[in-house]
Formats: sequence, structure tokens, C-alpha cells
Amino acid sequence: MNIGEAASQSGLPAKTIRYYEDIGLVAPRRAANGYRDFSDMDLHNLAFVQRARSLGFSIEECRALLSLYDDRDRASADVKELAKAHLASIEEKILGLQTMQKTLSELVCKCHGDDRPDCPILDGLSGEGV
Amino acid sequence: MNIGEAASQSGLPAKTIRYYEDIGLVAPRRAANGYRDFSDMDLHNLAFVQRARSLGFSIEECRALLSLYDDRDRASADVKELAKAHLASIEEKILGLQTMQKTLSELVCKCHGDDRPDCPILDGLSGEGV
DNA sequence: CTAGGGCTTCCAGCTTCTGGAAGGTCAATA
DNA sequence: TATTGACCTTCCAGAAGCTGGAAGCCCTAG
Repeated sequence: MNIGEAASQSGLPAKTIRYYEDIGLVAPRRAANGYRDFSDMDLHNLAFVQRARSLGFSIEECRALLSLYDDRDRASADVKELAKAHLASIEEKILGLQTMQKTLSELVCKCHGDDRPDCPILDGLSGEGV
Repeated sequence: MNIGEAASQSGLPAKTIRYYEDIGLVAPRRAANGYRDFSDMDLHNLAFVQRARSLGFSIEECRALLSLYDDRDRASADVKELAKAHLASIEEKILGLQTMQKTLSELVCKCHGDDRPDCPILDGLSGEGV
């Protein structure tokens, strides 16, 4: 299967697939004309990475997950640990964003938002009322 | 004031301050020996950017905020608009992360996490049960 | 006079793609 | 058969926002 087909089946742009090959996440064989030729397993790996990335796993985590997937003797505990660590980092990010949201929405509320220059948002960023 | 002092007063690493000068966020004058010499206004701008960054504003948004700050004739509506747009993007990110969190925590819950290879997390990433 | 700490510049690398240029290949059509 | 247009190839550069490191100057204390 050519890269265009692999792209539409996996939901990844062709550019991204080439990049994934560059960094060793997939290794499709080459046809006689030099075109990449993706097997079903290659396609599985691409779709797998696509889903893992959409859950926020980093490339290195995806690599680890793929190798766990390939290892038929893995312990599910290893996978779960990886996933739990990532879940914790997601939750940390959410908390950080919620802190920003709270502070920022307070500032936005205070700002009258008309054509006068007086602005509590800029004042807040300038360190007033900290 | 030297860069070390500016760094500790603003809460930014010296490296970051040099970078901010590179991209034109601050323009400290130079002492005779070539050292950067930060004025109070420079320091204000650095601390301002530090706070804006900690609220998740991009560098370009910081630049815009700084120029609004400098413009004594600005309308507070302009600032508020910028802040509201950023707030919306924060909320969007939170929603995205919460979606990831939900999906991932469901997978984690399903995984028994022992020494057997059977793993619903890997199955989920492989597209089973989608 | 030397040692240390702070300062300078510049270059490279991190992450994860993405855009674009230059050019080879394939299938269909005139 | 010749040509067109869609596809494929490689390689280089850039996006954001720093961060680390090397090579070397400057300043102060002992």
C-alpha cells in the first residue's frame, strides 16, 4: 500500500508518516520503484500511534507502547504503569490550566472593556495587587 | 542593573532574558564594558512578560500586551479582547485534556495490571472497541 | 597575580511536525 | 506515443520557547 493510502487509512498526513519512519516508529519496506509499501502491520502501528498521540502520549511513550505491544510476554502492569504516569501528567496540566483560567477570568471580569485606557488586566500583569 | 540581578528580580533565568532581548521584547542599554544594564522599566517589562507567560500567553501575545501597556491611549477593550481570546483557548485546551483524561482513565481502569500480557489499554490503542 | 564568579557571543538541540523545492514515477487521455 | 496531472521521492528550513555548552572577556577579593 502506498503512503497516500496509508495516510487516509491511518488518519495521519503523509508527511507525518515519513517523519515517523525517519525516527523509527515504522519501517515499511520499499517497492521496486522506491515507493514505500505499507503492510497491514505497518498500518496497524500507524493507527496505534495516531490513537496514542491523540491521547497525548509523547513519541517516546508511543515507542514504548509499541514495543510493549510487540512483546507478547509483556506484563500488563508495565502498560498500566506507563498509562497511569501519563494520566497523572494530563491531570497536572489540567490543574495548571485551571489555575490560569481562574486568574485570567478574574482579570477579564474586572476589566470594563470600553474605550478608556484604564485596564485591570494590564495592572495585574504589571504586578499590582499581587 | 546586571543581568543576574534582573534575573533574580524578575524570576526569569538569565538565558531567557537574553533570548527575550534577541527577539525584541526588551532592549536594555549596554554599560561601557558591554554588560547589559537593565533599567526599572526594563525590569517591569521582564516581570510583566513573566506573569503573562505564566498565564499561558504566547510570546507574540506578550509583545502585543506590552505594546498596549506602552500605549497610554489604548482602549481597555483591546486588552480585554486579547485576554478573552486567550481564555477561550485555555478552555479549549482544558476540554481537550479532559477528553483524553476520560478515555485514558477508562482504559486504565479496565486493565488488571498484573503479570499477564492481556491488556485492554493496548487493545484500545489497537482500535478494538472503537 | 591568581582564582572565582559573572558576563559576553554563538551554535546546537529539544519536540513534533509542516511547508516547500526539485525531481522521479505512474496511469490515463489525446 | 506524448503529455498531463497526480502521486511519490529526498532534503532543507522553520515553527515556539527556551536551554545547554563552549570559548573567552571582565571584575573583585585575597
